[in-house]
Amino acid sequence: MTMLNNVAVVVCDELSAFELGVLCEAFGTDRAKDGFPRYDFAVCSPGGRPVTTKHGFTVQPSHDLDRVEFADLVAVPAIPWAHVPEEVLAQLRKAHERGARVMSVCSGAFVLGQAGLLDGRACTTHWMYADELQRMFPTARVDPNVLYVEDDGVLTSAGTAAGVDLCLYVVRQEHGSAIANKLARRMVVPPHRDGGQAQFVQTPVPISRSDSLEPLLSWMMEHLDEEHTVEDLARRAHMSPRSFARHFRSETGTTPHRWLIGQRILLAQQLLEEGDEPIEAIAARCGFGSAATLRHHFARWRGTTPQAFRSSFRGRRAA
DNA sequence: ACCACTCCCCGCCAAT
DNA sequence: CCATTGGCGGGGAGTG
Repeated sequence: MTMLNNVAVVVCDELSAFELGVLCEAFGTDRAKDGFPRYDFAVCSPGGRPVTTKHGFTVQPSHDLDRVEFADLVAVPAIPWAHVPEEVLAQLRKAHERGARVMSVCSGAFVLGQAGLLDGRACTTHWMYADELQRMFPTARVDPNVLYVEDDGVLTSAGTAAGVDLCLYVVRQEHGSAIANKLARRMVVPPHRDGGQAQFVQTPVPISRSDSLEPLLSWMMEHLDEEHTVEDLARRAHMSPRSFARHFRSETGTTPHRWLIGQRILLAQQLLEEGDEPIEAIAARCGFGSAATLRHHFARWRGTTPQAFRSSFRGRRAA
């Protein structure tokens, strides 16, 4: 995998500004003086012509579609898919064929579908459109229950805000947890949302409410190395275990134990990237009872072993 | 790769 | 009547 440094966003008429904005914020803002990577970033349209938005103003892109050929990452925000020009679809196909990654936000998945990039692949979109996406592209494996998913260089994400999560996922892969967490902090979004998490959450971007579980979640993050039972956690939240489980799911989209494991894996990943501690020690610091348990979950959640992850991350940095 | 043991999770239902 | 709570049981996942 080559280091990400060139990003192209493809836009057409009736564009949604927020989805474009998410991509601009993540990849098109120069934060180099604060230690962030800088990308060669371009918004492209057919012929470089202005495109309309759904909000009554127009956008003047900086480039035409030829620019897409230089990108390592090609992103498609939400645009109506009915009349996307064939030349756009062709560029997306070419990009994927030469090994660039192709991502979409929200209904942008339909554009990838029309380009044939979803055939046989796991993908997602906003839950409102999931059925329609599945009908239009029968061989796609649409999962309406995740925030984002990557399959063979094709990345799709659910409604608007999940696009932020997908961008952070890409940054985490490319530059590591430290940068990704810092970017999340800068954008004031939670760094801790895994792709497999449910779309149906009460507060996608958790607002601090007095009865929110957020203080408990923060506390758990600070104490990942300790053991936690749901009975324990429920007591801490002043609830019965049953009610706690229900509130936990409605706020986070997952269950207490799965959330814990997800956070532990995230921490383990960061420690593997940054230090040279033995796996055994990392397992202990993350709250896994043994290195074997860490390996077990790492395989399930990341698809590799901790060792392999560490060396591939090192290799990518050196390159 | 397996096994035994524990704990989690979720549908169900009655109580509030 | 509806919404929320919380206890129960069993299938299943995590753990060592």
